[in-house]
Amino acid sequence: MLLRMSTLFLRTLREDPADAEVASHRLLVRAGYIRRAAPGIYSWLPLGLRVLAKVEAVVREEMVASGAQEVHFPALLPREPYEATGRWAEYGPNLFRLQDRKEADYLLAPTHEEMFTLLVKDLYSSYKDLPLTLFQVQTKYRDEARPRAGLIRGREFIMKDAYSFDIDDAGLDASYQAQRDAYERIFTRLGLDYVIVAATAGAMGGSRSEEFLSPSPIGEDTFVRTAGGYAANVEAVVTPVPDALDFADVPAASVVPTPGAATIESLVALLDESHPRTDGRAWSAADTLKNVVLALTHPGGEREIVVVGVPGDREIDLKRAEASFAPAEVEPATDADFAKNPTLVKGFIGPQVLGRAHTGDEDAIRYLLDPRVVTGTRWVTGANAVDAHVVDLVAGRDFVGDGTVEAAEVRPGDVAPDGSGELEFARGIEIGHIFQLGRKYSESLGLKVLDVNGKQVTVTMGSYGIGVTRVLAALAEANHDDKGLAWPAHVAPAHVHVIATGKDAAVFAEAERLATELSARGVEVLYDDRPKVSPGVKFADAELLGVPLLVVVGRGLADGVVEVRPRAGEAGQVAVAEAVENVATRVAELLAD
RNA sequence: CGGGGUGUGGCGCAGGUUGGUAGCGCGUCCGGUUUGGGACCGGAAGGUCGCAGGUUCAAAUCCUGUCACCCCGACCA
Repeated sequence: MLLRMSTLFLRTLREDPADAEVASHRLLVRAGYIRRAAPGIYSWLPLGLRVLAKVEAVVREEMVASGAQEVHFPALLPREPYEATGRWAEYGPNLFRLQDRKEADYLLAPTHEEMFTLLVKDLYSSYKDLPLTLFQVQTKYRDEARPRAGLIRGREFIMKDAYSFDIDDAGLDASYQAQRDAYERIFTRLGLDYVIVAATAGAMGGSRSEEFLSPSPIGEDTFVRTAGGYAANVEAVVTPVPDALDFADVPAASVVPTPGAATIESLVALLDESHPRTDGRAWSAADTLKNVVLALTHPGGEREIVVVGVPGDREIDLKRAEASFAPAEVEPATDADFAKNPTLVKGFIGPQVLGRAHTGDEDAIRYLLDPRVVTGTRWVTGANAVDAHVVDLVAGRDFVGDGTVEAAEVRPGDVAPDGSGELEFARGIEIGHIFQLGRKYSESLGLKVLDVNGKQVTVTMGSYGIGVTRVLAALAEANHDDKGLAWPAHVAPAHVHVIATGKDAAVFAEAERLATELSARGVEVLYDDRPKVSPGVKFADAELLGVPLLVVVGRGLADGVVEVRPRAGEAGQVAVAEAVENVATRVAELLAD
């Protein structure tokens, strides 16, 4: 392959586009790979399209190698299947909806669970047909509230989505593992660092779920990991449960006046003055039990008030709470909520009057506890009356919750649930997400097959996504410097960038020969044959475009040498006669990694 | 949806308070000189100043409304 810059449809930008912040967005636009067409929607130019095709090719090859078969669904879909699974309503404003001339409802698919499920239902009806894994590479549409960072979060993007169909849990486990293995091979081949983290299933439903994150400071996902190998999305971090404590010596709970102490800080300060601890140490926020009122909105629209008890030194992490209460949406309770629930004395809420288990009242407000609040722990907490708190309130003696909930913030230094050490925080770009859907879609869409006994069984499914365009952006994030892009050889738009400098006809003739011969040997060549373009411009463009190997034909030609220079590395001189062989070998080495 | 910001040739920006011929850099086109790190000289094309209304002899500039886009947050397989 030989691309000539003199005719290539390309215009590089000398300055950063004003609307681009992150490196991948800035550089992909500046280098003429993509152009913005609408907010969160991009057009692909020749060089960008070549990179995209290479990323897709790696994904396809490994999917096929894993045993998956490629299909292709429309991006434009009718409403009915999404009605059947409830997602026409559930997906909300993120779904692009439209109507045809007969005013029938359509949507631009954000994902294709329904279509895959229905297709298999159409054609298969026996356990003998399973297991089966299908995939597609398709454009997806989500009307994101705020598209950002170029390709990282677009409203139109390309996704590889795959679905596995199995007769039982063991089969699902095997299919899941096969896809997980394929993902590892894909990201390894692409030369993209990744971390596999435990994840929450979120709106998709299902049980086991893991995300593949490309570590990057501009990533939207926060994850934690330990030196011992634990890794999880913060939303999915499980709090280790401490052992229960003996409370035989703890005095009975007593109410103390705490005028004006409606916040944890003021409470701690006041107690040190009016009610100092007997063990000599000062009160701390961690001694208090903070009861936070949350409003859940269930999928049916029903609003429920719940109270979550967490150690007073921790905030509620709404994202973690949302993950725990999924599919309900979570928000802090409003003043109106408090007005409707006079039991809740804002600033002085205590567990004595809360919870169905504790009060025996089936209509009571649910009270859920942080996992750290185990039997025997003693707390300072609200006395359910203005300006009063209660001390020595013991969990399991004086109150019980209606269960535990992961809603408290996770902090650096917290201990991992598997005992592998303290948690460190990092950010990452979500490039892949795999999960065991189970029977959510097969049930609602009636995907059943006959088992060996001739009985109907509901198929169990897995779902496996890779954000192809986002992977490309993550690659750009991970492979650039202040001068431009620096692609790994496997995805670069070309293997070699040949530039001719100067005006000497002999230089152009030699560069032309090199480009042609390399191309004939299967090397992908981008050849800067533009006449009357100064060397500085050509070098700058080469660095911006990011082809891994640069071959410069210029002043060295008089001495019988050309310069071979890796995008990031030292230049070396190579004799003209050996240049083709030398470069072809180096390209082969780069591709062999 | 909340907060902040910006809309002026293809791109990046100035001008605006103090209303009076629409400007700069880059890019593009023509001619010439250059050619190893974003060259130079001369000439040229290209703009409803986001949109609508208002004030005025006169509006990019002042007033009112509106739309779009960007950033932070909320939201988000």
